[in-house]
Amino acid sequence: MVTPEVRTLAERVFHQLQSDIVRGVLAPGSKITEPGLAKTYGISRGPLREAMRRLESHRLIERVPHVGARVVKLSMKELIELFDVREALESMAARLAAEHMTAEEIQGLRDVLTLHESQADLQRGEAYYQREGDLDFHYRIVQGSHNKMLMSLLCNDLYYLVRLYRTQFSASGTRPQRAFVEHHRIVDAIEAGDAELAELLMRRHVSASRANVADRYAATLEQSSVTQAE
Amino acid sequence: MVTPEVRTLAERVFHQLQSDIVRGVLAPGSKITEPGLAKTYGISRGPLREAMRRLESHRLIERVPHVGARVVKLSMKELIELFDVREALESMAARLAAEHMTAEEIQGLRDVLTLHESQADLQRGEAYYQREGDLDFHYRIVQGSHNKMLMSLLCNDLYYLVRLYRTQFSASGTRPQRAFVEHHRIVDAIEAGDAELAELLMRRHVSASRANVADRYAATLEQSSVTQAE
DNA sequence: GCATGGCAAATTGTCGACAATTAAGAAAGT
DNA sequence: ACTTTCTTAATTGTCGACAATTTGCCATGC
Repeated sequence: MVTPEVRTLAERVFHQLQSDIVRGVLAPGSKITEPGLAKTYGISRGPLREAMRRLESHRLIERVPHVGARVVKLSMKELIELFDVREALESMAARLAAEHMTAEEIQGLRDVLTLHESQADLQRGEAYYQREGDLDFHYRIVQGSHNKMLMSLLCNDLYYLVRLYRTQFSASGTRPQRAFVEHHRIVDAIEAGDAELAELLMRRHVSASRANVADRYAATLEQSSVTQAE
Repeated sequence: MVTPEVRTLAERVFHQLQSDIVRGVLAPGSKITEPGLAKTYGISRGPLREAMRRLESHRLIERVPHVGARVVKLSMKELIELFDVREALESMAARLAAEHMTAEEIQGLRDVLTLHESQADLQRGEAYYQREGDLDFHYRIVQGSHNKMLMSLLCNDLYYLVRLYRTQFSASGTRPQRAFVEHHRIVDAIEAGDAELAELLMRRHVSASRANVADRYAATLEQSSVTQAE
C-alpha cells in the first residue's frame, strides 16, 4: 500500500484507526468515545479529533455533533451504491490504463495475476478473492490510469470501504474462477491498448460482483419478510 | 444547496472557508497560516485545525506537515483529470436518474431548464454557464440518482473544485447554446426512462466540456513554448 | 402505574499555553 | 563575493483544563 506518512501523532493515529476499523478490531456500528480512544492510543484528544475528522471525510466513521461517533455500518443498499460508484470509476480507470499504462506496469500486473493463480490453485480459489489479492489487482489498474484524482478517490476512500464490507459480510463469493478469467481478459485488453474493450470488461466485472451482492441482498430481504410474516 | 450544519464553530468555519476558497476570496495557491485565520475568523486554533483537516480531505487545501497549508491551485492537467472523473460519475448518475427519478423531480429539472433559458435569453447565453446555473442542473440529476454515495462524492467534493476552477480560469466557454441543447436532450432521455441514452448523452456532454478545456490547455502550452523559444 | 420534570454524570466543544520543527537571515570563514 | 553555519523568529504539533450540550436517571405529581 501507500507508505503512510507518519510524521505526526495525528497521522499515526489516523492510519492506526483506519486499519483497526477495516480489520474489524473496531466493530462496525460500535460507538467510539474520545476519552476512550485517547487512553487506548496514549495520546491527547487534540490529534485524535483531527484523525477522526479525516476518518469522517473518508466515510469510515459517522459523527453527530455533541453526541458522538460510531464506526460506519454498511447496509446492503449502501453496499450496492458503493458498487455502482466503483463500476463508474473503475471502468474509467481501465480505459485510461489501456491508454497510459507502461510496459513495466503491465508486466507487474501480469505478475500479480500469476501469483494469485498459484495461490488460488492451492486454496481451491475459495478464500483468496476475499483477501487483499483481488483489491491488489484493481489497485494496480487504478495506478495505471495515471490519474491522480481517480487514484485518490478509489485507493484512499472507496477501497477501505470495500475492505470493511468484507469483514462485515464475510462475503462467501461463489465465483472465484469466473472472476479470474475476467481479470485475465481485462489485462489482455489493456495490453492490446484496446481502451474501449478494457472499459467494457471492467464494467461487466464490477457489475457482476454487484449482482452477486444484490442477489444475496434479495435473499436476505425475502427471509426477513418471512420472519416478519410469521 | 444543502443546509449547512452550523451547530459548532468548527462546522461554521469549515463552510466559511469552503465558500471563501471557492469564491476566490482566498486566492488559489496562497499560503494560509493558522494564527492568521484564527484571528480573521475570531476563533481559536483547535476548531480551525479540524476545519482545515476537512478541507484537506475535500482537496480544497494542501498541507505539508510542519510546513503549512495553501489553497489548492488546479493545473490544467489536474483539471482534465477532474473532468474524467466527472464523466465517469455523472454518466452513471444520469443512468440512475433515468431509472429512479420521480415525476416531481423531473418537473423540477424542467423548471430549472426553463428558468435558465429565460436568463440566458436575456444575457445572450454568455455569462450564465459560468455561474451556478449549470452546476444546479447537474446537481439535480445527481440528486435524482438517489445514490447517496454518488451525491456525496459529486456534490460535497468535486463540485466545489469545479466552482474553484471557474474562478481560476474564468472559463470563457464559447459553447452556451450547444450545452443548452445537450441539457434538454438529457432531460428528455431521463423523462423517457431511457437509462442507456441518458448515460451516453451525459458522457458526451461532460466529454465535450473537457475537450473545450483541453483545447485551451493545448493553446496555452503552445503559447508558453513560443515564449520560451524567443 | 405512568408521564413529566428536573438533576447529575459523562461526553463533546473550545480555548490558551507550551514544545517541536522549520525557514529565513545574519555572521563568519574561505 | 560566495558558501556555510548558527541563531532566531515564526509556525505547526501537542497537551491539559474549562465550558457547553446531551443523555440517562430519579423523584415528584397526576
